[in-house]
Amino acid sequence: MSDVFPPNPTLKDVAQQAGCSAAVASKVLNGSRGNVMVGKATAERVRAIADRLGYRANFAARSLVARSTRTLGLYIWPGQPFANMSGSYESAILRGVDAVTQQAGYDMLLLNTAGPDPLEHCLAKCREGRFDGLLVVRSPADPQWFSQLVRCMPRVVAFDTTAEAPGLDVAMFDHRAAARAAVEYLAEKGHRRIGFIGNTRVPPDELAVGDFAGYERRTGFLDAVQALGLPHRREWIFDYRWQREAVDAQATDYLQAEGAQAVRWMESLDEPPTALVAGVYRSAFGAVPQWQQMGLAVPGDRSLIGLGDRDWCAYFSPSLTNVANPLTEMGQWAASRLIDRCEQRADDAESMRKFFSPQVVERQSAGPVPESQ
Amino acid sequence: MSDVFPPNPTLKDVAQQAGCSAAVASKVLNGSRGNVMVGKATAERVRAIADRLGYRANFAARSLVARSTRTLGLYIWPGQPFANMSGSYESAILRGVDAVTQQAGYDMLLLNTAGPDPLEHCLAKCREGRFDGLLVVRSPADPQWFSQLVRCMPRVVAFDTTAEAPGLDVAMFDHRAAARAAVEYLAEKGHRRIGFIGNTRVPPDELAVGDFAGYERRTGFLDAVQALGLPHRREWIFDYRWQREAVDAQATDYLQAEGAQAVRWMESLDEPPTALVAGVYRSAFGAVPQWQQMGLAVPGDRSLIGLGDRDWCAYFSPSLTNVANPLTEMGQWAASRLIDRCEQRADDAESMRKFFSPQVVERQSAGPVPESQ
DNA sequence: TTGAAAGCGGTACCAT
DNA sequence: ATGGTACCGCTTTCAA
Repeated sequence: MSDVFPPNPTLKDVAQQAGCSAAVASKVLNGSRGNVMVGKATAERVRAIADRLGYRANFAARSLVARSTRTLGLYIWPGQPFANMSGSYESAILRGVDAVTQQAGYDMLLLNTAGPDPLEHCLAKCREGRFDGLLVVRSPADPQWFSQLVRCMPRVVAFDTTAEAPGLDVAMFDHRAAARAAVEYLAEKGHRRIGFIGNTRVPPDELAVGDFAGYERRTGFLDAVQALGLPHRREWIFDYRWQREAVDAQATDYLQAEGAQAVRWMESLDEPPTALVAGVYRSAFGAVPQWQQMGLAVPGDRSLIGLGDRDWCAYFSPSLTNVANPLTEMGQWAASRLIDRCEQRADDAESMRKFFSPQVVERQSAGPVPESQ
Repeated sequence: MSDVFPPNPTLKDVAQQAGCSAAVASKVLNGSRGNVMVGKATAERVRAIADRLGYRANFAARSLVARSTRTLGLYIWPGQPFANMSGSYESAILRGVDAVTQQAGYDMLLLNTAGPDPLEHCLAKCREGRFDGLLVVRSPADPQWFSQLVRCMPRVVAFDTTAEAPGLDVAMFDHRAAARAAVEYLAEKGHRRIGFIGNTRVPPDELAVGDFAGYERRTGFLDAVQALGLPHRREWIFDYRWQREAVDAQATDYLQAEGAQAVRWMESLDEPPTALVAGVYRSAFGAVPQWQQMGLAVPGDRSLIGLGDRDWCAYFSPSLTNVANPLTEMGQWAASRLIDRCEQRADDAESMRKFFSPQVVERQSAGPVPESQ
């Protein structure tokens, strides 16, 4: 390889120059735990030499014998639309992960997810022993996979999956609570006719299987409507059933298109809802302009609250009232839980599932119900 | 460690069960290049066993002897405000890096940047031999450091630094071109009185040293104003000199506050500019509302164009016209250049510096000059 | 075509 | 307090 450059010095080099054995140098420089005692003078000498040479323990050699890497793997399953190392969702989680790993002196390895079989690829990487624990973001739906996974990599924390496996911890969104909070917020503002923008990718009856999050959100919505004694009509839930226009489900602006479609549908009803809950906040980017185009003001004539949130929703006009999941906090929890287990502060065998409560971020897209209604 | 779990099988395990030597198994499973020939039957047998056991070569052992890791390091210098693994700037670059590394089958290691001396920490990590090449984002100002760096890690690609060192490649923003493009855009819209929101963190005379990007942008602005024969007044460049109110330079909304301040300053002049170039696009979030609060419409009465861009600037109201740097494209270039060098497709000794042209993203914050002016 | 052995750069144990 | 030695899991060379 780079033989033209002076190679980094090895422990042997340092020991030789310091006139001592490798074991001694190892003790002084790398704090190895063998029962070796070192004299003060020798230690000084070794340290001085090492400093001059710029010695640093080779990582591969050290982790080969230590069987520990002080590194966490991060796997972002590429099977979902938008799944992406640099997406805003991943970024928010990473922010929390990063803060904790930095603090604990861990590094992060971003797993390559290319190739024909990304899930198998991940298992393979786990068997290479490059990291002590794995974070799984954008969990694949297949619970089987997690069972396989924990067999190669016993320390895993995943996000938002129903899968269970020994040694698998999960940070869960509380989708139902988020939807409930949204409905309650609108009801407090006086709205009674409240609709929901669902998911047109999956037929309603397959929702629980194909889109767990979507199912939970819709269920939470229905629960809240019922609990509050609000009126309900099937058509107020925009989903697969009412879809009239085809949209490319893989397109970047899919949710935006869906939002606009939903608004057109609702406004075609004889009693349109005065407020909508957007199952995914991004629908707002389609829904709000569609209303405005129809001469309806937001807020004023219509209100909208979205599930999920990003900082820049504040810049939209009107700024978007959303129910935010504490992504960063979840990232923190996931990382510290993983590190605790790597350092045996937590029992490896027992699995944890923690729910994180969403919170309403009050901005301007949801206002009081219009007088005339 | 995790001795309760069945440890991953080693090459020896496979060889033993297959009834052959490790050398043979290594050849079959890991394609080692030693001059070992293997019979078809043996190969089959080995492969079958390996498959059944879920064998995968231990990474540490392999890279210890191979002296190669197929991994790139990513170092985000934490010395700048906003520098952050999950910031939108870093994300955009990462998007490009990721695409290329995935394609080439490389992994990425995010370097921990904590500790009292992050720069030294990075050098240390480079000496550990954990990655074959290093990407430096948010380059520190100190050119000395890069000289040290290339001595531990001969393959480095950095972003936007004036530093030079053997083996250091740099992806450069063309700040001057960006500022020029901004001025030209406004001039084409008929504006003649054009101002600039500079940087109040650094006194103008120390700008070249303390804030290279800011210096270049201001210089580009001045060049363009002169080249186009536009009028110019010192007060139209808002910077350190005209700052009246103290702002916390470390605060998240620093640039926003600066933008609002700049507008108050400009509008207090007897001949305020009709359009401003925001040295950093984020200033718009302070500048535009300040104008609106003063009863001035944007666009209409005032126009603004920012340097730098993010997707969600489209959601601001009015949507922001900016000059965008091709961050993702730069990330791609950086990664492929680095990988080329790791795989000896590019000469390690020669350094490259590539400039990337910015491009105007036309949206709505910059309009024609008002009639009355 | 194959096996045995040396060595990559460390750590740990056992003598001394 | 220190040096020698075996070994972590893999690759490579050399001898058979």
